[in-house]
Amino acid sequence: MKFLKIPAATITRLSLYTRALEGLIKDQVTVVSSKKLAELCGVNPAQIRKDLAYFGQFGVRGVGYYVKELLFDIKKILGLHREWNLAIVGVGNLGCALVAHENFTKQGYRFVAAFDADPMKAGRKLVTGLMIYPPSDMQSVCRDKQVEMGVICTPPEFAQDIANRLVDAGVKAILNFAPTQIQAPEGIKVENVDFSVKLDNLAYYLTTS
Amino acid sequence: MKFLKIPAATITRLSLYTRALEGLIKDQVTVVSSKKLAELCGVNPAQIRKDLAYFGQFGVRGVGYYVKELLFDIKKILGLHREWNLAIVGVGNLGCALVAHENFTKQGYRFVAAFDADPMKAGRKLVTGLMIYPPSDMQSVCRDKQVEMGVICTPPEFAQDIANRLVDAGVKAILNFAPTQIQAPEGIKVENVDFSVKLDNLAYYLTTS
DNA sequence: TTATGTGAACTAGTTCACAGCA
DNA sequence: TGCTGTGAACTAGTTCACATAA
Repeated sequence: MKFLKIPAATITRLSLYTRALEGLIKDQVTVVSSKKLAELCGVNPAQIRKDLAYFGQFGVRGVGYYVKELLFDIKKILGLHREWNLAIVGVGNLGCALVAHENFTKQGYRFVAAFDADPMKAGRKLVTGLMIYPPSDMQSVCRDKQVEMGVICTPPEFAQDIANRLVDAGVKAILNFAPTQIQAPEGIKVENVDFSVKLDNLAYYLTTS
Repeated sequence: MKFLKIPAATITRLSLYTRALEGLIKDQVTVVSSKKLAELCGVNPAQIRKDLAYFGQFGVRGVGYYVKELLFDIKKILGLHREWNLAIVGVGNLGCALVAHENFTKQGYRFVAAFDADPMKAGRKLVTGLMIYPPSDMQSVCRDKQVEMGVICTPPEFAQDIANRLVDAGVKAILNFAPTQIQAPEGIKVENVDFSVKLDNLAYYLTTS
């Protein structure tokens, strides 16, 4: 079934399922039905079964899913059974907050490099001890530290240039916090974290309803 | 046409269009075709025309759209012709970064209140001068400052409780940065900004491709 | 009996293709 | 002629409903 095209939404939901499952483990729950898990995640039970069906059969009919096993399997699917090396570009307020954010490390994402165009910052270290390099060092540092994902926290006008540099440095996945659309060549995955868009959604909702 | 159910994705794209249009204004461009705008936003031209058609007719056949007018109209649709009062809950690294973030204020979003459960923080002021209150004051402060949107930046285990308090305080829209699914009653809009999910998407991409 | 796994039915969202108008 | 506005065709994604298996 792996050859089927898997909806992007399915991957996003798998990520949600891992959280719910981790919560269940904390509560000592060992078995869960798609119905129960669906409630926790706010989705349809059939949706969960469909999502999982893309990758195999993980449940026991008449019983449900073994929580620990399912969590392990989903993490494996998502590639969360290993650690990932990240680089942050732009260590302003937001960038620093992200590096310090425990949710990254807890999940196996490690910041191994930092970059900033500000000559006052480049050459210094973050509070975490992480060295800040100028963007001109991106290629060598990224290869050296084996950076696999780049996180862009620069002002929007520099985001595209930084993305290009990251791609040149061999980075294949980019998480973009700058409020702008980034163009990247085939084979490079860009995800946008765009809270101004989310706020605009809220504004629209409050305006119409 | 206003009575038609409008896809959530349409609203999100409208937000993207405003950015592109602001860029065009900066570049002194006065007229733009759906084709050109589509290129800038990375979408299909028909998509743009469809999106706009939900709200009326904004273009001139054979010509295109007048940039300034269209931007004004879209902002009006989204409710961005006015300011919005926000409260931040949880002023850790991320919360502070968000309050300081210029992109909010530039777009008409104003933080008018801050809350934190930490007794070391409550009673103090943020660097911006914003007073930090304990969560117990939420109801009175939110009504007093006319808070319309709440931004949750607490650890995930407190997010639901904070959401409940915000709702009790009359807040109808919530932007949730905590990596957990929040339940809210009918009539309350919750948007999630979930970068761990986005990272997991990248991990999946790098793992499979 | 219970809950998974899955084809079929349905729903939503996108793109096409062209009529209509400046 | 050129580009918008929009019904129709298409594509993707979700939910239903039930056969299947513990």
